[in-house]
Amino acid sequence: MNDIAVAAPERKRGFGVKKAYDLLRTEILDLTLPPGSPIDEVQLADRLALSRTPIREALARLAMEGLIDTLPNRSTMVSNIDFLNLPAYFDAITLMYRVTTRLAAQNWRPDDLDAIATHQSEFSTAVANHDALAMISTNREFHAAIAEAGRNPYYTALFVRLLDDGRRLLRLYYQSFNDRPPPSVIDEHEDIIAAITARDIEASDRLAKAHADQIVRQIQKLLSWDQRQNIEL
Amino acid sequence: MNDIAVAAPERKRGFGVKKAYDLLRTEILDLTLPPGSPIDEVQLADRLALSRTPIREALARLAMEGLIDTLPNRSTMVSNIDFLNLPAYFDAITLMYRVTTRLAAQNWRPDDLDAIATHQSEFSTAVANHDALAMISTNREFHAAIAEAGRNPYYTALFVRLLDDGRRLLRLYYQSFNDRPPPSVIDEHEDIIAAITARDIEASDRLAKAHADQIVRQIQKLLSWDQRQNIEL
DNA sequence: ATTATACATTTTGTATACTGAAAAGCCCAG
DNA sequence: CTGGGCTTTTCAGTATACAAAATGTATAAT
Repeated sequence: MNDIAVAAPERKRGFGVKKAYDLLRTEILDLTLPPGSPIDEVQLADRLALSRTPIREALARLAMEGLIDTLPNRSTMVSNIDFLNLPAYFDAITLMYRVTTRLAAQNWRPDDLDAIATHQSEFSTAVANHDALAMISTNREFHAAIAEAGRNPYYTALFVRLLDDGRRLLRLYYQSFNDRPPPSVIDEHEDIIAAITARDIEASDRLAKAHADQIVRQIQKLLSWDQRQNIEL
Repeated sequence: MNDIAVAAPERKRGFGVKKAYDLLRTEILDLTLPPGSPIDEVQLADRLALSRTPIREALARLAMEGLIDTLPNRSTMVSNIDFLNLPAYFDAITLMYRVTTRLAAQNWRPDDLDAIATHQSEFSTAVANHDALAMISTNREFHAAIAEAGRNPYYTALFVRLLDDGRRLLRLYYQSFNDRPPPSVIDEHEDIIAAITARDIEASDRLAKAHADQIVRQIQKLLSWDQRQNIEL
């Protein structure tokens, strides 16, 4: 049916689902596929030069993650950002910042500190380059590495999920600074690293909370700006 | 093709995946399928009188939940209970007990109290009947209802997941009391309800923590008993 | 006897084909 | 026009068919 799409002859077995899953996931989180976009299985299938079967398995996974909504027997679409539950989101992510950072201070092993430091330097680079997308992903990796060091997979899973869900919001955050976040962010990261390294649990907690609060406040400010339109009455 | 498999003529379309998913999920959590059991797609397919396609979609979902592990191009099996991470589990579930109960005290609406009360009375009935399985599920519903009243879907999702993961452990807990949990459990539930109703956040937190601690301590006691064998040296 | 290699079997991943449910189009009566 | 019932079309859900891994087995070579 489709003589085009010849490009990829390398057909390694077992990577179809992953390919579809990864692609869709990043496109959804990057807002390339905005919330509400319908997802056409057939179209996707020939875009990826796959059949519908692996696509559907990928969609099943995404549905479990809540990234897509699927109406029975009818179309499936990218799920909406739940702006009504933003307070819940902020509450949860703040708690996860705190808990994971605390636990990191308590449970880290030498390897963890290396990983954290690496991600922090990548983050600095991204900031230096004013590359918002890179900032978001390196920031995520930075905090994910801290969570890993805390060694509680349940917290890590929730935290990572929140960070990913928040990618759509975080983009707003960085845009608000014109892709130049306040230098304080880097310092805050450094302070957190220091507190973790010193195994100072209380300080880690406090700094993590401050860090979270800073981000949350900024986003709230943004959103409230958006909401307040000066309408003449 | 297949003249046998007559049993289920009611072939409502769109319920195949759900059927497979629900069945596997409960069997895994009930330990009917013990950790490590291999899962044979073909066998499952004819057991449910379905083709492999819906089975595989169900498996994809379960894999996302971490209930099954799947090696690429190799067999898939029921994932193990991660006994190494039991401390992490206890830590997380205790925190979720606290947070959800706090939030419930803060955010409940009249409907919520009804739901909670209903589940509590169902739980009492289960206790009266010495029905461990019913206790586990009604207890889950009770705490899930509290979490719902807290209105933070992120916490609720994690908490419910922890409670479900813990079904395998909770069975141990109730068995330890010979399916007659200490009457204190019911009283603790009642106290929690009272604190929530009174919108007493601090008390809710304290009681939830005490409740969690009680369960955790009991399970820890059980596990340590198991480990200590009196070997003569 | 042990290892290596070829063949067969099992099983997973993917493609294609079929079916039915719901939306969209259509027709005609009011 | 307009809205209720009918037909058509479309697409989600399922079944089946096929292909590539991986594993097991038997036989040959050392």
